[in-house]
Amino acid sequence: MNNKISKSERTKQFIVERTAAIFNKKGYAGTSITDLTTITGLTKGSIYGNFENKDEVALAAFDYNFNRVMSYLKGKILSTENSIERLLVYPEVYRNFLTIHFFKPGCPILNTSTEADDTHPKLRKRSINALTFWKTSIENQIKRGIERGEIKEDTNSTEVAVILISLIEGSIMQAKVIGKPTELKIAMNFLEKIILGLKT
Amino acid sequence: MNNKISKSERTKQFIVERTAAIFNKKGYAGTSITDLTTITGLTKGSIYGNFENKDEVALAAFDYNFNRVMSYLKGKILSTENSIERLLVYPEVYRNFLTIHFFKPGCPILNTSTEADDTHPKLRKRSINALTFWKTSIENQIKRGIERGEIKEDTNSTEVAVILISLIEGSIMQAKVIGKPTELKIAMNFLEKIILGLKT
DNA sequence: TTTAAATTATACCAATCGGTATATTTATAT
DNA sequence: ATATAAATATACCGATTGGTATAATTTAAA
Repeated sequence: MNNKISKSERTKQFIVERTAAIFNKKGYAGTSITDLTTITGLTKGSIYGNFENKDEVALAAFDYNFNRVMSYLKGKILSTENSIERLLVYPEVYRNFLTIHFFKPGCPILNTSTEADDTHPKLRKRSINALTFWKTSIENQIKRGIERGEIKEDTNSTEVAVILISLIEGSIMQAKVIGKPTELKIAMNFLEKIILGLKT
Repeated sequence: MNNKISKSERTKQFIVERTAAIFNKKGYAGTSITDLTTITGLTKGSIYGNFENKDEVALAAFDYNFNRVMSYLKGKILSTENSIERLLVYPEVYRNFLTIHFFKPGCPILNTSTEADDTHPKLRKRSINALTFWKTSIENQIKRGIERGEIKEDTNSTEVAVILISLIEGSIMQAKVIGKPTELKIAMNFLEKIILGLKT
């Protein structure tokens, strides 16, 4: 059968789903192959039969983690009426980001970027791509808002995107390490005000 | 002689100074004892003769790194006239933060926090203390500015501190991984505007 | 200058690291 | 049902991990 996905493809997917969380939590250097076999219940043979090496698993895990954030956001964004509401999804979602079970270990872009920027070129590349994708999609949301007349014409989309991402990632770092959501809430309240200030 | 520091204390200091950078660059898990012997030119015996274990070196290295950021900022802050100028030191310094040779591997609080929050309780504790110290000192700067009549009375010092830190750390993460200062400059320009808006 | 103490170097430890060759099991097409 | 291929388990590899016991050396006090 050609329409059915092969066993190996299913196992590959299974390995990624199971290991994604531990890579986000412990980082690349901090996660061992034994961690992967433990959490999947599989053996080394099975892991290495489906992935070339640790790198490949880590890269797939990062893609999975990033994808999961993006589709979570996308789901919330699709149910909105106008550009301002769409942008407001960010502070709304990230205000409680660390209470979402899957994201308790934090933002995968933040975690991977800070570890990989000086140590792991391949993971770094993925982080850059993820960041660029996210930033561009925010910029496009703003540009569309301007076209629709919902956002002020003189709004600098790049500037807003950078500030939005900075406030989110910077406050996640604080809330995460301290273990309380206070800083995240303060920053998201502020971001909300900024976004409302873009309204025509 | 009692007023002279012992050889071991000098060596301890030497080890910390030499290894601080590599810990900030590669992280705790990514740095090996061999890395430490290589960069110091000393042997394991010397390292373990002066420190109980890898943990102790890492903790001392973090303290050193954080201290270095703080004294760099302090030096710039002391040469200012009023509260607004003092706050403006932050965007001014961080705009070019990644060009300062010692901080090329990034902000030690950001790097250590994101790695240690879920993996290393002792380093996590240090990160929390560092972050709290920094935040409190910003809050105090603002409170003093209000007392002096240089900053608007209704300014929420905690809110400003959290936003300042978020913008700095969030944009460092972006600039660092991408390898260009663009995002850092955008965020620091914005932070500058926020601070100027606090003026009475 | 001798001696005791502090410091550093050498050589080693078991455990774990990422990775692989091969044997065994499981799935699939005929 | 059987042959073949795909997937997984087992057992191993050399290298490296953090750490230690002890020997050699350096430092500082008497």
